[in-house]
Amino acid sequence: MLDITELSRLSGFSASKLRYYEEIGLIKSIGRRGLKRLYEDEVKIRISVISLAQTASFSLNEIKKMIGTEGRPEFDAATLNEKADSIDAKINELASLSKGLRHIANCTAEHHLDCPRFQRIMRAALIKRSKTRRTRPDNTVSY
Amino acid sequence: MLDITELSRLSGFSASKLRYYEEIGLIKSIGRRGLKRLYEDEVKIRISVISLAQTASFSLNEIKKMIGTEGRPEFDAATLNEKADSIDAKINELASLSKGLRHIANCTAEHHLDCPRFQRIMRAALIKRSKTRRTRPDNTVSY
DNA sequence: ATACAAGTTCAAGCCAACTTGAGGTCAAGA
DNA sequence: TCTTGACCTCAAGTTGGCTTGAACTTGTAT
Repeated sequence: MLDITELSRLSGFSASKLRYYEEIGLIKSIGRRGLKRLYEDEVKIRISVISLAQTASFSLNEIKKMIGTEGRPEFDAATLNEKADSIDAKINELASLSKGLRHIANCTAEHHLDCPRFQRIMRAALIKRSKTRRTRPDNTVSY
Repeated sequence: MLDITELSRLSGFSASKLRYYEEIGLIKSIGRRGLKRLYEDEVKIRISVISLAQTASFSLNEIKKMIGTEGRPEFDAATLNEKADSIDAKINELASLSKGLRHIANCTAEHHLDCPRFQRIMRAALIKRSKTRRTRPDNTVSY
């Protein structure tokens, strides 16, 4: 059993954020001591997942659909695999961006946006993107 | 020379978004035909970079610092390498999350948050995170 | 019994990143 | 020349994800 302060310290999430997550049904407290919320240990793994999923740019709504408050999945295997695919695509883009940044860190060109090697790296990332996605979401570039 | 509609079509960014980016100095138009903005081809590579950097969760402000309007870097090599490092750390987390999602897609356990294998994967991701980061940012979990 | 620290609620506020809407302007074709 | 439609500006609105503040309630320590 944890109170909100302990959970906050352990998770690095502010107490207000934890209350907010509870309010929107992402986590739940198992009871109260007086007014004070009490949390089960299980909530820690939920918070880990939430944290990771946010890193992967899932909205709180999507996360809720994935892990639900009751621990029931709302996504079928196909949907989960699709999410995993889109994460993998993102990983590839990030790898390119990282490579690009490391390049311009060492590149002697005045204007790194003009550096042909940098441009090649960026283009490569976008080519992958257009290959791996079916439809064109808002943020997509494909020349 | 592109007008905003062409650029919008090519980039997948709405015209209003392009105008907004120009307003905050992320891109620039090279002139006007009457009222209508005209863009150089160079702007396409800028948009590519913006798009990728957003995928990596950089704010528009950070992106602006990185690529500036005038094509001048505002970041030094060390900072750029640090950014690249943090992207690489994120890549590791995403890989874990993807693995976790693929696992629960095929996992027969009722409540996947209770699945020991899933928990192990999530914990591994968090361990990596706490190892790769110096300070504890808001979103960080480390049990 | 009383005080206090640590929690609580609820409404309002805040920031980033856009979008929307109302009303204006211009270049090109009929 | 006149219309049309694509673009323009500028202010205001929207959404997601929290934080903040004011006023309230408790279990524990004195």
